[in-house]
Amino acid sequence: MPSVTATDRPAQDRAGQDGSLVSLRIIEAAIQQFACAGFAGASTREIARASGTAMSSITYHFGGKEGLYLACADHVAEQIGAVHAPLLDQIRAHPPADAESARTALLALLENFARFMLAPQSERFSQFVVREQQRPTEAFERIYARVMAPVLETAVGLLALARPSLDEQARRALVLHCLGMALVLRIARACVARTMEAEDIDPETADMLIASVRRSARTLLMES
Amino acid sequence: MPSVTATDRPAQDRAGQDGSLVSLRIIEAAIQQFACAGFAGASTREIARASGTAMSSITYHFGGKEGLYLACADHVAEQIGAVHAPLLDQIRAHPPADAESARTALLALLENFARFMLAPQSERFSQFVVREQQRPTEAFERIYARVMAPVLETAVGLLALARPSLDEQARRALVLHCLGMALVLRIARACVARTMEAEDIDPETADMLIASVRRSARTLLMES
DNA sequence: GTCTATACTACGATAGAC
DNA sequence: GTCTATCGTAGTATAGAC
Repeated sequence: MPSVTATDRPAQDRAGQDGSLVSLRIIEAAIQQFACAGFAGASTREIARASGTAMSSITYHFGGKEGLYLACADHVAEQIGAVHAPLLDQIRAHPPADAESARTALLALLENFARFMLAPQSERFSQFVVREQQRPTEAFERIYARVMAPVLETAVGLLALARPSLDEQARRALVLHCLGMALVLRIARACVARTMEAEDIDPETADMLIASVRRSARTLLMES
Repeated sequence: MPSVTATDRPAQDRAGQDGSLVSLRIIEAAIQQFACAGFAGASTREIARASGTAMSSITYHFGGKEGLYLACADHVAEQIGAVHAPLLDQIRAHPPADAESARTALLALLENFARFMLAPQSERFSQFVVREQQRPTEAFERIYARVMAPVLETAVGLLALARPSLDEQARRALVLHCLGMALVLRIARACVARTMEAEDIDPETADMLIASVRRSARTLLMES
């Protein structure tokens, strides 16, 4: 616990360096709780206990429950953003010039997203976002701007190359359908597991589902 | 301690006839609250106030907050079930015999579902189910058995006719993808509205999205 | 910066009048 | 059956010691 630093902006800038920093431990415990129980259902007492600190640390670092929630949103946006950033950067660095390479880039983006939807470690991030989408607050704006907008707009742009005959609205709708095919794997996970006749989704089933999403998406991305 | 007799459904048989019956008014207010704020976030005080009765009526009719929640799940299942029942009955009464009519039936089922996802009056039902799927409880079992299983299994059966070359697992995955295309319209509504560049989804945009789902699904349901 | 202790509010449950 | 009144608990926020 370093104590010689200035008191303005308490340790905010060091959050990325030290995994055991209190404010980061609080955020990680909080995301877990918010994802499980929602904003109202999560309790700051429980979050403090789970992160091994006092409840008043939350007030100190984040100003209160609301501030903690927004900090969680930023953290979630950063984490999810990091998953997609390499691919997005690569696409921006080498923009596809023909329909087939645009399709390839789009499918890579989608597969990346689908794999994230099925990854167990992404469960709490996904649940956090899903809850936020049901009743969007300021937190949604942050996540949308940081993660969703870049992915969606990149995808729409790629689709303009892959399926030039579609008009803009139809392209945007098609991007949403493709994302929906991946999204359902997380949102309706309980349904997916039952439909696939598995107790929970094992790695083989996950691979099969991802391959299936890819196949279906590829079909939709071809000019008919 | 409350006796278990509180659960033997007083006046339940009149629920369908009298819209102003207290227990029904409570359930409708409760679904609204549970959908908005989740189980933990909803307060029985607020539900009682919104339904114009005393808090203790909830104890009397449902045994407590938990019992009220389960009653809401049953009500939601009944309402959503009613939306799909006519189509399911029709399909069962006249089972399609060839691939093309199976496709037609499947598309009708999907369009019905997509339209429900976009209907404003279904918002609270959808939100209730979405929340429940994130962390399934007994309530999910009831909704799944009453609504989801019949729709999903009917769809899988139809797809066996529409795309006989696929194996069972691939067919089940494909059904989930198609539902995902419709589901995303509700789950990620905030994203959908932004992507379609609308403040909220107006009727014209909704029709366009539904037509697009139908078109994409039709493509996926054709033998390649 | 982190802790303990406490103030204050809102919750769900319940008892008892009618 | 529905109401009012009240109990005990758990919530957030805050003050102040160290």
